[in-house]
Amino acid sequence: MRKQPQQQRSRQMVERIVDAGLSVLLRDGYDAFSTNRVAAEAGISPGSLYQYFPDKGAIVDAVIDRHWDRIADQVAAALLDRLGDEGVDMVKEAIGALVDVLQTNVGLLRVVMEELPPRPHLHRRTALERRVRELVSAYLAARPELTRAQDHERTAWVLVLTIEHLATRFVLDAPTFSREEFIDEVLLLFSGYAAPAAGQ
Amino acid sequence: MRKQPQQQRSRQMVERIVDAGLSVLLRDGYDAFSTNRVAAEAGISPGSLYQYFPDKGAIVDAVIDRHWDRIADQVAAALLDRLGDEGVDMVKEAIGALVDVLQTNVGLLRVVMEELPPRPHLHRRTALERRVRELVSAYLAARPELTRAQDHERTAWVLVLTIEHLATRFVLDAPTFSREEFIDEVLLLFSGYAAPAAGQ
Amino acid sequence: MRKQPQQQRSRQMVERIVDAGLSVLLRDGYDAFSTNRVAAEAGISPGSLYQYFPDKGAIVDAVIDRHWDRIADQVAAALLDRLGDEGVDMVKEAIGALVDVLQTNVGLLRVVMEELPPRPHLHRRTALERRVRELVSAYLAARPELTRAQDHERTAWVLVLTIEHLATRFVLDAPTFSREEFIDEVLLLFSGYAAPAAGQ
Amino acid sequence: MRKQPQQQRSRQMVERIVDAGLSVLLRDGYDAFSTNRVAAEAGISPGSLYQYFPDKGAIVDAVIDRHWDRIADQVAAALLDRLGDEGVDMVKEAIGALVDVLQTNVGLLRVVMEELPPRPHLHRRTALERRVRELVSAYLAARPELTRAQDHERTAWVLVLTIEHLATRFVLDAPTFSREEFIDEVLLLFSGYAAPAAGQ
DNA sequence: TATGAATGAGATTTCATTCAT
DNA sequence: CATGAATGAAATCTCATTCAT
Repeated sequence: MRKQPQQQRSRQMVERIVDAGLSVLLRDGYDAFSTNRVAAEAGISPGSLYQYFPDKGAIVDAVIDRHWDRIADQVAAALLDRLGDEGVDMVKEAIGALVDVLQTNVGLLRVVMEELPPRPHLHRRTALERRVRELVSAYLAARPELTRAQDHERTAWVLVLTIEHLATRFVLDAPTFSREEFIDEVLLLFSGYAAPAAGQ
Repeated sequence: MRKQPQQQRSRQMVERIVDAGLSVLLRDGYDAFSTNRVAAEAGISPGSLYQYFPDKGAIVDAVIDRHWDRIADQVAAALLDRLGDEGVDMVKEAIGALVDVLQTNVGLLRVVMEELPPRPHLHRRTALERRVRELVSAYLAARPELTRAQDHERTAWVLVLTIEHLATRFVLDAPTFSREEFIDEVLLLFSGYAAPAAGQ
Repeated sequence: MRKQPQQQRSRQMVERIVDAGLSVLLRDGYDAFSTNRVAAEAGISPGSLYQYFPDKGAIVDAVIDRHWDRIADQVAAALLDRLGDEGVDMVKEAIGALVDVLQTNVGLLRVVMEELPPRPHLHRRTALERRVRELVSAYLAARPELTRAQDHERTAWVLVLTIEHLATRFVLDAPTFSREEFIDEVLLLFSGYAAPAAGQ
Repeated sequence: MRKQPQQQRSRQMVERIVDAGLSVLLRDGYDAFSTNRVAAEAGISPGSLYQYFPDKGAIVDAVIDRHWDRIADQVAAALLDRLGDEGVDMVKEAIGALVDVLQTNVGLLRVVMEELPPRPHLHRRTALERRVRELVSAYLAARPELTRAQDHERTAWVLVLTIEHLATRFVLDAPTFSREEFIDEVLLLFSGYAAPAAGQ
């Protein structure tokens, strides 16, 4: 009945702390992110933080880790799920899925993109980029008829950076046009760049 | 032949402090950016900082201000200089000029993009983006034959975010391909997206 | 038998700090009153001060608050206790009681009267004066036969300022004459001023 | 024609600095009394202060010295001027003169009594008190018929402290009654205490 | 395990003082 | 003499971290 006490506790506590950290970053910004504040937000004692994290930096890292891998997995999955499909619809749905994944994690996205000093976790961002880039690159290599491009890596670099950034900014800045309009726009960009010109 | 004492002094000191701030941010990162360290790097006493800046935050701001406006102006100028030209060469040269402007300011660019928590000065970035976006938007409106797009604002949003981000990343990450290859690639992206399909 | 931990702790610490503050003011004077010195005198770390006081000023305030209200209460009580008595003995004992109250709190009295810049806490002194003045004024009004004075407020103003100041200076400056001689002297002053001339 | 340049200059400068110090103490209080502020108020450079004063403390001292001796002299003179006169009018005028002297120097009086930490210059106050006390004491000794008191020193101690304090508070606190009413009141106090009882 | 008082190094900032001009 | 930029010691205060309970 009362089993897995500490493990369960730990999991709950880590979660509370990480959630508190996320809230503090969102509410107060990075400069005001202090262990005391995180502890207060989590409703625990400052000392208790150190049962679960070796130091302050580890909490920030955890805030990112907590969801970033999930985002990465979701993005990769969203892509892989569609790679089998044919034609333009595949791309369209992939972009839509990307937007949705980011939308689902706006909080974290905003913290990572707007609050934290990028350097200490830049490698996470680039790791996700590389992961997707390799995926796209491999796909293009496997289906050369889909694109006129020769250097698939370079094409993938451009495509991934562009779409990732546009989707991110669309979610964070919420411009005046709709999700569908956005997707159409990106599709236009994609088609013009990657797809073989009509008649070629 | 005699120098303008205080004005000259002030200018020199502000410059030294701001340069020191830039160095500290680049070398040690944002978390290690302390007034003591900046003073040491500038070769002056901690107290002297406060002859020129009201507080630590003002130094960070100054580090950005110092060059950001100049970058903005250079970017805008690079664009305006080419807007008169005809055809694809115009775009090509505009992109090249953008890359050059960023390349000239890599230090600041890296600090702004990789070291600082974005929030406190996000408005600077977006101000530059908006400025360029309006420029591009107006241009597209004036020369509708250049593009198949209907909503020039939306087109400009996509174009500016994309090109700005790609150029930034190209400069900061120095991928394996050359400046010319990069420009060609972006040109391809641009043409496919913005240019009219008819006649190609 | 187990102690009340935090309440007890807090009380002890506040007491230690306030006592240390008193000592520092007495030993080193107001200009040397620094948080570091107070912490050292209290045998605690500088940071610990801020668990109990929001800033340095609050410590100074506390040093005064700590006992001033008690002094005020004791003075008022000493007066009220004697107000019922009859004749000259009442005044005599009241003055004696006042001297004793001040004597009991010489340390604080000296700090307040000789070390601190008066302005920030002048209101405390005047509050005590007003309190006693009102008491005396009311008493005189109730027993008009005790004095020839018409304007009891003015009489009380003179009496209270005078006796308070004389008693304070007697305690602080310890002149060559004794407590009893002092009391007799003040009694003389009092009788000549406040008491009806008739019948003497 | 252009003579006594530096001496004259010095005198003017010292005066400006001391006046500025007085103003700062009155306007901003002791805690805000800084050399920079005094220099600013005096319209000179911080460095120039040190042409005339060895350190900050000396400026505070000078602020007091500047006028305190004059007050002391005026008080003593006011007394001596009247000592020759006969009867109650002498005392009356002496008290009036004291009030006037203090009234003329309210600014300094307020600074000394309400802004400065008393300790560093307590001896000035007590020196004036002693000076007047000795004067009064000698006078009483010379004219034993004026008082029933035996111990003239003790009588002088009481009288001087009392009258000095009452006059000071009258000037600083401006109570509701007039200068004349105040003098009458003090006269009453004086007569009842020092003067021989009627008929004795 | 959880606590939270205590710590103390270090951060920011002030300001009395100096000194080259 | 006068200046005022520069100094740097020291003051106030914060906060990541520890440890006795």
